Amino acid sequence: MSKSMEQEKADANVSGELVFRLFNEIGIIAQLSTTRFERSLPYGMSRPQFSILNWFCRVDDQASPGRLAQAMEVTKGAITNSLKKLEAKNFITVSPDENSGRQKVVRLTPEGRRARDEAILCARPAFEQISQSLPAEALITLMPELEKIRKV
Amino acid sequence: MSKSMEQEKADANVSGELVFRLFNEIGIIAQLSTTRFERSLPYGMSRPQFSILNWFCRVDDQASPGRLAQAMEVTKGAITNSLKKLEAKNFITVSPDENSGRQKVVRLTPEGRRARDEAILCARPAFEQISQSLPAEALITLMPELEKIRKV
DNA sequence: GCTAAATAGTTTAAAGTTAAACTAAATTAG
DNA sequence: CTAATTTAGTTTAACTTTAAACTATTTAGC
Repeated sequence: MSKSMEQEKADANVSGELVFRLFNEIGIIAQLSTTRFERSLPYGMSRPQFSILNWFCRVDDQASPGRLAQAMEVTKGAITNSLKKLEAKNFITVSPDENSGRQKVVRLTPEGRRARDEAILCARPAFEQISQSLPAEALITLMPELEKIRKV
Repeated sequence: MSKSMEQEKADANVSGELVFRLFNEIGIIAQLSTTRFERSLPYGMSRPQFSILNWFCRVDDQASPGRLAQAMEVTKGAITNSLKKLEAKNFITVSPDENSGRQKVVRLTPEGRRARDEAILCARPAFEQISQSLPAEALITLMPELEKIRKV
């Protein structure tokens, strides 16, 4: 084995270790932030439920369950579950798709939009507390990197 | 309200929104990376189980369940659960603490150490694939930022 | 010393997730 | 046009996590 190949392998090992630590760190942050965030949400809303309402406000005003599953990057089963909860709270409506017998159309209700706005207000203090301890520029540099990681 | 106060509030709003997007991104990455990582692990090991074995190899060769819970930043109940699984696989031993009737001492077994090393080998390809698509320096700058976030 | 409070771990219930099996509808091939 | 395949959603089982209740032990206060 040549020197450069050995070096390459060592680099890969170091890199692999780094990537693991990165994901470990991300996992812990996700766990902690999710539980703290959910505690601040109104109506017993969960993070996934909020994410769905937020998606409707930010991306499109209607979607099929499958499209939501892709957007949230969770399984279809998870979406079925979340949609049931949201429908029970009257935050969304689920109706059959006129153009396709096997698809459904999910839409935000006015209550759903209000609940989302309220959720943002409720969660703001927690987030602001964090953003005070973190330089905004750090966040701005972080985001694109994380998006890149997610896409990989 | 003075101009500067309005500005401050606007900044806070923008920041709050940014922090939310950050955590959302982190949540999705954590979910995706955990499921992919676990699929590559041997012995039906889960990410938390691996993390515990890895902690023993990197930090200390013995610990109480409570110390592990703090280190992993999960509840005591979660640790109780993980330790049972690891003990059933003979990767750790759990014994009463001689100095304290209510604490326990958890130790890595030789099999546990081997399983951890093997897990790293199994997961390496997945991590290397990712680290090839990501510049190593990016990871190195990312890590301290994430640690800071976790501590907040 | 003895009682009260704090601490360590376990257990239970409620949630949420994945993966896989399943139903029903739409496409594609032949 | 019919049969096979693919696609959309739901359901189920297995698992993990948190939060809270509970047991047992240790430490503090008086």
